Amino acid sequence: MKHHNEDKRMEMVRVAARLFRDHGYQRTTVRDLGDAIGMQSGSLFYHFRSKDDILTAVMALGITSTTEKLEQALAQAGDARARLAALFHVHLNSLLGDNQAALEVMLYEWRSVDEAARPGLIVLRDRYEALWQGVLDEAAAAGLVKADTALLRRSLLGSLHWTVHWFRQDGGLSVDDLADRMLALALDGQA
Amino acid sequence: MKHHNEDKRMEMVRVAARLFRDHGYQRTTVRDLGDAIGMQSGSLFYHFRSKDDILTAVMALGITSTTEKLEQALAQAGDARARLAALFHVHLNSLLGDNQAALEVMLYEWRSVDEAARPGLIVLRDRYEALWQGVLDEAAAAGLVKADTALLRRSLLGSLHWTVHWFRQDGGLSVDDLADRMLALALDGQA
DNA sequence: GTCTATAGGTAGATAGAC
DNA sequence: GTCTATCTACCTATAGAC
Repeated sequence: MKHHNEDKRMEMVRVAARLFRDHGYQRTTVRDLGDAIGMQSGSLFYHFRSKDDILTAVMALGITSTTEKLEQALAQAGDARARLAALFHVHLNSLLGDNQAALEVMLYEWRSVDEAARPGLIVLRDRYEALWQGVLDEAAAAGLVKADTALLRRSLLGSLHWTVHWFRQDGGLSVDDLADRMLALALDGQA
Repeated sequence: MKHHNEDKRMEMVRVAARLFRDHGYQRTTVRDLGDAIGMQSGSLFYHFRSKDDILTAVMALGITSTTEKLEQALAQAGDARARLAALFHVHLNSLLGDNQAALEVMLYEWRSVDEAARPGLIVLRDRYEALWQGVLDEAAAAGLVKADTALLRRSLLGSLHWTVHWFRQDGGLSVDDLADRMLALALDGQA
């Protein structure tokens, strides 16, 4: 049983995610991580082989937790329109919701990832995007969106990712409101 | 007359843009910059006060040159449809075209910019986005796109920015072809 | 498991010769 | 203007005590 260790490790990853998101991977030192976690920098290396290893763990957490949430939401959604809406709501809540820094790190610190760790993360990302592709194909068949779904997937994900650069929680618009309005923009020729 | 100095400085900025785009600002050392430009790292500091100063110059170049190209294209475009198309073509060519690294740096290294330099860059960015907003409002009035143009502007810019993460020149699709297909996705309810 | 202490390396920036 | 040489600071990671 390494249950206790796993919990601690997960907590460390969550703290690291927030620091990496707020200050960037390179600018965040192992001393910063130690301070935020509550231990000396040297002690980190009992739990992780390297700083790079922590970044990989942050990214894996971000993409897998978002994928799991999307799978759950899709299992409950009824028609193609509801499944389409789920894509927007889950993605934006993972990206902009409280304590959801891990997905943002996945999107914007890719260049810092060790080459050896990339293939594994790409598999996780492709699984998430495959969920998107399936729902978009259903929506196109139902006439909700245009038929060029492969490019539409990339366009929509780009639109959603970019929200981290301009959306502010205190602006009077909730994350779910934003999701609805961005969904409305994506619907083709509907009121 | 400091004409000669300006040319040299511009050339250094262009080289720096490519390195910052390819390896990131933090990972690019002043020694890397010196090697690529053809001088010793210490000599850089005759032309720029700091490494941060070089980053600011790269970003200013990226956004101003794109704004100028867009102004020229809009001056020649006839109707609302042509002006809308110009937004996509100019932006993607600045982002993905040969030797156009500066705009990408502007988009993805914002966190590394010195606080004191941000206001000036924000002015430049706002001027560019104001051009976008005007054209989108015209297009909405003509029934080409949906009426929520402020959110549409942010969504479309996000879609276009994201192309740097997946588009490859050698994939058989040209930058202008991509611009046309992304424009088609943005048109509301048209064939 | 976490601490202290530090090794070993590299970063941005400066000084003065030419 | 560019060079050589170097200063000072900081980084990741390790070693060994507890």
